[in-house]
Amino acid sequence: MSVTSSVFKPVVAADRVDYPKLEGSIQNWWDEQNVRQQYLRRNEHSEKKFSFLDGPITANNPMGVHHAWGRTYKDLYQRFKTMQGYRQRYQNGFDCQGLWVEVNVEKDLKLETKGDIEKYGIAAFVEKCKERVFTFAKRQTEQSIRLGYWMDWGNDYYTLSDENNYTIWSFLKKCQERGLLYKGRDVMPWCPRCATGLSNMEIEGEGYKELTHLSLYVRFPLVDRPDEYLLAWTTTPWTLAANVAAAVNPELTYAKVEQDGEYYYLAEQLLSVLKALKGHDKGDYKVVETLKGADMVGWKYNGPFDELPAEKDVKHSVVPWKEANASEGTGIVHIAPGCGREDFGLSKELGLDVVAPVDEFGIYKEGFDWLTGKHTSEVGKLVAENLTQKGLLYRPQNYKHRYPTCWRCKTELIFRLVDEWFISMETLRYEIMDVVRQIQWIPAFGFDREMDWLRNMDDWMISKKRYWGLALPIFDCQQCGNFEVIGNREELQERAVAGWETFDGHTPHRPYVDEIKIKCQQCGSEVSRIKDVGNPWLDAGIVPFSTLHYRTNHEHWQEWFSADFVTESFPGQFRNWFYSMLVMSTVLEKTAPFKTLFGYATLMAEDGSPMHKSTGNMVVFDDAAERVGSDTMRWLYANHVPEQNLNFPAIPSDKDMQKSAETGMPVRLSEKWMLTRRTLDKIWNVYWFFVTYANIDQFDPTRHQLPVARRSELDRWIISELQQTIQDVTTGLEQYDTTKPAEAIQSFLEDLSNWYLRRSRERIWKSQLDEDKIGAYLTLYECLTTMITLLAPFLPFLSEELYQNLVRSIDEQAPMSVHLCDWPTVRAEFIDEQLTRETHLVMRIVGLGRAAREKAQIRVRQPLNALYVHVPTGTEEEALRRLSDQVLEELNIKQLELMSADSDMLAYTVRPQVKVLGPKYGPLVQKILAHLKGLSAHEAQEAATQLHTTGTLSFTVADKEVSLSQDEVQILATARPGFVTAEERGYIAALETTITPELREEGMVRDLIHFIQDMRKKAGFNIEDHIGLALYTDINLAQVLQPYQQEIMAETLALNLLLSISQRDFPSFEEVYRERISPESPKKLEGYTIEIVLGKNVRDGSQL
RNA sequence: GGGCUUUUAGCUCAGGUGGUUAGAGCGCAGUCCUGAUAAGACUGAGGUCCCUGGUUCGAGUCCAGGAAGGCCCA
Repeated sequence: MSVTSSVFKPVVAADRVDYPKLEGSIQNWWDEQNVRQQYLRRNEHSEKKFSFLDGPITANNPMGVHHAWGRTYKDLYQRFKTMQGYRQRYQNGFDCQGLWVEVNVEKDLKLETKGDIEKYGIAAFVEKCKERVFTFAKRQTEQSIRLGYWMDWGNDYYTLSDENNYTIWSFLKKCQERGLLYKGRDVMPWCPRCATGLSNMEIEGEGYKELTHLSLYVRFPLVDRPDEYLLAWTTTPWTLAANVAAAVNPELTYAKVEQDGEYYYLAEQLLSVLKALKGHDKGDYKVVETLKGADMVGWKYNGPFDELPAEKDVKHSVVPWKEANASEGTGIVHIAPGCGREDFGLSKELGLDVVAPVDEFGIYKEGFDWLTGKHTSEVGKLVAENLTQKGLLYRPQNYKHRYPTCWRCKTELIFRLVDEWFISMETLRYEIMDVVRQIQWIPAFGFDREMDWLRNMDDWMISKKRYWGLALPIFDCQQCGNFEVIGNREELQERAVAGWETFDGHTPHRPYVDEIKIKCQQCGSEVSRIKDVGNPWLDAGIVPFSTLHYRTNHEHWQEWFSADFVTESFPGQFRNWFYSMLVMSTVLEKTAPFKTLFGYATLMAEDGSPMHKSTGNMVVFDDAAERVGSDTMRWLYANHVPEQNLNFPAIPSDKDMQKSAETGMPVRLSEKWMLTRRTLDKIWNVYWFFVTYANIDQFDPTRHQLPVARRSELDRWIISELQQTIQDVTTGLEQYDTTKPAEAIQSFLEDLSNWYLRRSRERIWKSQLDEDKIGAYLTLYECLTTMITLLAPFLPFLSEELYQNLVRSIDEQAPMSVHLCDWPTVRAEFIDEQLTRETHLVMRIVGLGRAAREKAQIRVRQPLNALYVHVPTGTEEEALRRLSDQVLEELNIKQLELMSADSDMLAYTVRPQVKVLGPKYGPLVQKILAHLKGLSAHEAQEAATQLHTTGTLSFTVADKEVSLSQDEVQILATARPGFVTAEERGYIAALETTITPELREEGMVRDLIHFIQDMRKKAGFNIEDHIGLALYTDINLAQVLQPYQQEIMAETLALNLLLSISQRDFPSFEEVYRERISPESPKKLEGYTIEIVLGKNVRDGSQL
């Protein structure tokens, strides 16, 4: 028989599926059919809505696999909500402005400094920045589509848009109105290459590098104390030229030591430094006296660079500072308020002089004599030499420490006194905290992280002295010191007294916006915009407003604000996107910009190390998609606990890909990837099984119906499990958890393929299409189609492939894509808990039976006569009596006997129920436990009998009469030694191992059938092909096989069977395959020899 | 120095409200089953639940202190 026409498209075996290729063809089909567009419109008239707000992806490079992680969540939840009928916006966002884009454009144009940029022309430079952003936005869109990310592509928001920028202006205006905005003079971390300050959001984490610097121990000669010196230590020699004070901790004990006739002061605890630095040129030292830091305060000393004009008027003295400590250095801290954060703070507190030595490029200004014109990074040694000449250097020493670098260009930062613009957090932080409390944080510790950040957050520095970014709408009057903030384009036009014509027609970016001049409202002078651009987190933080047209369409904004859901990688975002959104939303509306925040951790390389381009362990997204497949990648993400870092397994190498191309086989994945891929393969296997057999039977599910109530117990069980799975997946996703749903699906798949399908084989294998077989097909079909609907948000490609073949190919009325289907609902009436319990009981007993066979070393193909089973409860006994067939069939055993409580195969132990006994008996519990544990096997048996007959177990312990009820102590049956048994918590299976001659023959026949099946496959027959069969053997085996001929033929689809003891008998078919089984061959049939011949084109259908 | 987080089998991780026999997957060793075959089942080896102290009849679980790693902030 051959299949003339298929109901379903025939399916290749799971090991031949090329998933990435399959994904490509499905993508093409989606594109041709405009499926995504239909998906986007599906719920446009729905009452329910789900407001997702996309955190903008930086459009500066191709996206990586770490973006794919986040985008998998974004896509998955939006798809889920779509299937549930929620109206959505599906808007993707691109982050466009900021230094990171500038840095790349500079590289492309080979520009080194800000001077180069200005020579190149700001207008042209800004244009290049825009170009770069659009280029990568396009690229990222293509990549996202490859991931199966369905957004309203083309309707994206860009943070460079006028709307975005002007909405930030209105925010800043509001800040000014509330008095939150100010110009601050402070020492900031500063990148001398980028010539801009960095906000403290920018220098943490990756910014720090382990670096070695020249550190100096310097002698500060004390005034009026001849030959006495303060010993100070610094890791930044260039700052010595700006020294104004030396700080000591007033609480700390300092020592005055004598060495080579000179006296030094330093912290007592750090005297070891002197030893460590001794060297040949220094003599021994001895402590002359000790004193408190407080005693030294006020002492005058001569600064190390008093000869410089800039230091001329500075009076150096010892000042008190709580932060000075004895953890390193000398306990005496060199203070240069123009070059250090804390130093500057101290100077404000104590009214110290401030010397700011370098310009924006880190070059010494006028007034520093020989240092003027030199760069901070080149003067370390020169300073050391100069100090040596002046006799002020005690010792130089190389010092390794963590030092901040520019997070974009890796240049070492310096600290520099600058004018920058800030938003004050003094009172705002508490308002934001109130807003943070309104938000659901997943994981919950996100709340604590954000609160911690808010508690510690300094004022937000929003200005940056660069070119490409938000033009800060601040007009700072140089005449009278008044500053004004412009809130929108119209206001700008109104206030402009010059430059509007030049600006008009351009986006609000540099340089055109710089042309505008306004009139100072206070003094009437003409005022220019400050040249600074904005911190890029302003750009991202405003999107809950700008993307919803807060300024221009308030109603629309109200409809979608606040977002139901946002998700990003949390390390970092607490101080970046989450933070900036919170600040802006608190200022503008005093309310939370999103209701639920879902954060996930960091993606690492396979070995747990950070993924970096430079270390070569970077996985390129496109490679991952093409070598492993998007669905597999998505499944990896969905299965991962989000709050833990994810180690991304290595993908197949170029070599692997080449090999795959040569052999034509799908590329082999690593063991780690297979952990993930196996689920897809299992789904495919079940799918293959269904399609293959349904085609053989010409089974079209639309043409058959059978109420669930009329189906078999097995069918009803798996349908019940399916309902439970729908329930678990739905609940999990509603709580923004993918791991439990993924687990639920996997566990259902195990039940379906390992138990349901195994148990259904016989039903489907039999020839006639009766009600039982129809029930099996329908059940399997329903399980498959429901499961792929549940999987659609997780595995959009695979689920579509299966849907098209399983559903659309036979039902034109069905939605054209699985992604246009409704989310499955639970049919509570199909949940049968008793049946679930009973099926699990059967599985458990079968497991024990297999274990017993293992112990007896009797393979399952060898039939056995009896299995003796004990279960703990009467209900289970009753169930097992009903379900014994399933157990026996699985285990290949003839009969199942229940062992009663008094069976001589059983022994007993007593098991106290501590949870009940504990509260009742208190301290006595441990004694009772000891007593019961000490019972001999015989005593335990008696105790069991006593409890069975009287209902209580009484004994004396610690002079107290104890009487335990059946609730308090459980009797557990165990197997008595001497039988081949397996047991588990009161469940016991014992095997009758006698193999009678009849059983032995049956076993041999089963072996033989198995061998023939194997040969069919080797000979290349299809599953449904009929064959001719000839068996040549000796008289003994022939006699054994004689009665089983019908069975052999039926099982192997043989049309005829020649069983002969003479090779001279020829079969009436064309021989295809021949194999000899003998004691010498790898396959064995006890001691017999038999030659098996398989053939086709059977001439005579009648048997011998 | 402060906040958050982690520490359980060789590896990756589960282990509501405390209950005496701490689990899973992978890996390893062995066996079985198989016309789902890169699959599946079973068995086995493998544990000081990071350490110390406390609360309790009873602590992987609660409390305190400490150690180590990660993230964040000073």
